[in-house]
Amino acid sequence: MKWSELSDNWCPVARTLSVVGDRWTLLILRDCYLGKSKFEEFAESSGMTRHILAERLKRLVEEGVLERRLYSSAPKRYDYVLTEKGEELRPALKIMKDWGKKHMPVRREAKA
Amino acid sequence: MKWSELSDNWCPVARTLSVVGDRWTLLILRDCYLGKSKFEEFAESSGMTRHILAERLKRLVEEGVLERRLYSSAPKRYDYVLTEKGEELRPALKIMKDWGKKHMPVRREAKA
DNA sequence: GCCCTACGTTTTGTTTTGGAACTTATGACA
DNA sequence: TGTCATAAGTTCCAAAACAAAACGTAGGGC
Repeated sequence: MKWSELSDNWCPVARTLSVVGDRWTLLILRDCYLGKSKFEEFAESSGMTRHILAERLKRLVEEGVLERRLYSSAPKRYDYVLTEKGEELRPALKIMKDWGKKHMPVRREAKA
Repeated sequence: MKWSELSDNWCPVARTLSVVGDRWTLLILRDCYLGKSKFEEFAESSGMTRHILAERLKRLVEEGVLERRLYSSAPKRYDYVLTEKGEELRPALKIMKDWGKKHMPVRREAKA
């Protein structure tokens, strides 16, 4: 089964995953919850490539999880802010954070 | 940044995602919470290929999220059951389920 | 003019995934 | 005894996704 086919799955978990079901997308959300909103901030913080970042942001905007916002008109600059829909996933990330703290201790030196 | 490098990230969310941060892994967990435990059950329910399923199960066992259990000695058959560590992610899936119900209505006929 | 910032896009090569057939060990049936 | 069914994987190849790094664009500051 492919990525895209998941969006019409009978299971609501699967449909959710069709939007946020990958590592990078969830890291973007994490950054949003930490107050980040800019392309460069996401790129640096998460360590993902700009290629993938651009694609995921586009998808999150299409799905109404983030909103693309003009924050400077000359030169034109856009950033990304959470919608109410996006805010409602925050508790899921909170659980993952607590789980990581409890069950996934850092073994070597952190990088990013 | 690569998959594997995430496991030593400074961020506990990232470390959690290094284990469960992909679509298929989370669908396996969903099935576990629904009471499934067998290879064939996961394969049929989620629609993922057996190839990927085998790999993800192996990883979940290595990480202590699932336990591989001999449930028949002749012929030898193993299934997979949640550990306490695995149980503790259940609330995150619950949030995704509710979010999917609210924000991701089914548009076409469901398949699996 | 020339370098800097910041949001992307393009390109090229590697890695991961999808799909489908195959394997192994045993039980059930005739 | 042979044949079929079951269940947990493994193997193979082509297709899709990804990583890394350079490039594009539209201004601003000096």
